[in-house]
Amino acid sequence: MQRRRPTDDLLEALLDAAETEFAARGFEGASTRSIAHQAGAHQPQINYHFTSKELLWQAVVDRLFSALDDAVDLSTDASPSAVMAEGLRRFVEFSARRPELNRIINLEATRDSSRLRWLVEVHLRPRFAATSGLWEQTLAEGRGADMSATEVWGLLTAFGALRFANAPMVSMLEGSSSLDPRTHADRLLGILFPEEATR
Amino acid sequence: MQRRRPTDDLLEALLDAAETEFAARGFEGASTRSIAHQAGAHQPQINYHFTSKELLWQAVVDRLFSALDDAVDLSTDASPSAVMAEGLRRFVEFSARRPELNRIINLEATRDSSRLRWLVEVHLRPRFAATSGLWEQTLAEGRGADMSATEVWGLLTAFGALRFANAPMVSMLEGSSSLDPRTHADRLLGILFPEEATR
DNA sequence: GTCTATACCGAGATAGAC
DNA sequence: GTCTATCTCGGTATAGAC
Repeated sequence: MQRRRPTDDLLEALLDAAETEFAARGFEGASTRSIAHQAGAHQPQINYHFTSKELLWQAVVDRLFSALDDAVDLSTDASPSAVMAEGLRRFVEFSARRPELNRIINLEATRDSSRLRWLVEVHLRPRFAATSGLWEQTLAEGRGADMSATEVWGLLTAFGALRFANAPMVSMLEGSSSLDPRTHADRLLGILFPEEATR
Repeated sequence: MQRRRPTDDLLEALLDAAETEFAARGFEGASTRSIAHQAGAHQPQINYHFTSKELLWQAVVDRLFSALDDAVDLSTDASPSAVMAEGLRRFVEFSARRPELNRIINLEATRDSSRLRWLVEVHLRPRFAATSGLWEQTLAEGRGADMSATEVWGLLTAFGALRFANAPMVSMLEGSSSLDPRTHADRLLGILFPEEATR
């Protein structure tokens, strides 16, 4: 006799499956049928619980960013440059552990759409602003490379995360040499804080 | 009375439209109907001329890489480091001018598939090998930053190209500040060749 | 809340007249 | 080579019994 699974568990299972599928195949490529099947549910339950495929996608993205915040946020009174450095390190580690976030972002980023607009306005813009502010403070502190906040953001999302987002391609190309996230973060910090060239 | 369009023109028009669509929506998201329509043709002509959607996609990728080679290849007897630097510069400029190539690569890179395998074996592996060899020579020459060829490749594809591949997102986030490719290439060269820190 | 059945649509591919 | 008509399949969403 099978116990009825609590609703919250089903929602989590659907979100887990959707996260994987959206990250692997993109919004259009993913199928709600196969997401439901992977979660041990039936396809109409997705519409029942999330109303539409698009809202399911938003729920997945919300959950990913909230996991990112948990992983990165640090309440400390350290100096801006120290907060920046530690935040970068955690971002790289999160991107390696949970590549789905950057996959989904990159999959949407190539074309204007309502989904992309939502992603930028709700999630990216505030984080971009916070990161920029922190970098400005770092510069004011007299540390960090001679780069604008925009360039730092670009380096962070490109160099820091792309390798893990594109892991299937990278491992096909390089063999399973699987770069250690810590080493990768060190490399990024070496570029952003060249003065501390020790290591 | 409408003259019949030469076959080659139709093939080019179909490839143009397919390039845009595949780069914007990914393989699964793109529709052969809309590609044909954009090229002023009918959907069955795609199957007639290219046999299948997958082979159309391959033809698009072949054409893009061949444009890249035209843009980057330099037969010169300059030193490896000079060839490397100039090649990087041209790669960045090509990526800005023709973002479709890196879009298509990134869209496929997040999941193992027969398309990704074909892309890696036919196009990426030889270019990765050539770039690595050139970087090794650069290092032997006593120039270049202390990075492995793999790291250089990663920096190149990530920092050099992603910004342009993700242009719709970037301009949404930063306004139409549209970074100049030359400046961007300078920044990349500054990281790879730190000794020449003049500029 | 769950599950079956199904409506409805758009996809890629193919047949066959021209 | 082109174009219309159509086959078949898989997609999302919905209706309605349980």
